[in-house]
Amino acid sequence: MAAREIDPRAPEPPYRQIAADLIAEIERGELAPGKPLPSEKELTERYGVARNTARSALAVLRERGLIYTVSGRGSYVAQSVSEGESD
Amino acid sequence: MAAREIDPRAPEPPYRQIAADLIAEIERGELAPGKPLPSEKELTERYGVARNTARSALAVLRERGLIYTVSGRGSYVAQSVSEGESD
DNA sequence: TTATATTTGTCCGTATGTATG
DNA sequence: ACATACATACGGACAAATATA
Repeated sequence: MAAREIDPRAPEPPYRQIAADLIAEIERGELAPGKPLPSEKELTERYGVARNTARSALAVLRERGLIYTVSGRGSYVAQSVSEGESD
Repeated sequence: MAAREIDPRAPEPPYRQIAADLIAEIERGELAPGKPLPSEKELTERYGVARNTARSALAVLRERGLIYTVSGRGSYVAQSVSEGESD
């Protein structure tokens, strides 16, 4: 289990760091529209955080319309919204 | 079956109380090596907890090598390899 | 083979309590 | 008080594996 670079002491809270990381993956096309994101459980393992923290990160993407979540199924990359969703 | 004594407000969380109870059963020989443990459904009824809580208890035993689980079948007492540590 | 029931596996939604800065 | 994070718990839903009819 290779944990990603998350610094709990950085000014940016972990859930935002994770969100930024996932957004970068989407923008690089590593996560294409319609494709599933890692499950909450996988995110907790990948980043070494609690489930609530992983969920908070997903909430950021959801609020930006970058992903949608299906109960019991997972989260998926939204069908190409508009380009230029920089921070 | 009669529900076991689980106190949701004790310092020890329910899943650990259940794990301790099952471990005691194994150590008393009431659950012999190779014998099936109660199903998750039965554990929820016996202890009055949610399925996830019963699963968390089983996970404790699995991590200690006391049991093994077969998908679609159930969990079984491991063939005594080494004695588990006391808590 | 097909169908059904049981059991475990994997998800997400939500809530509470504790702790820290 | 508030935001953040972790641990724990309950619930619902569906998939996958297994066993049996």
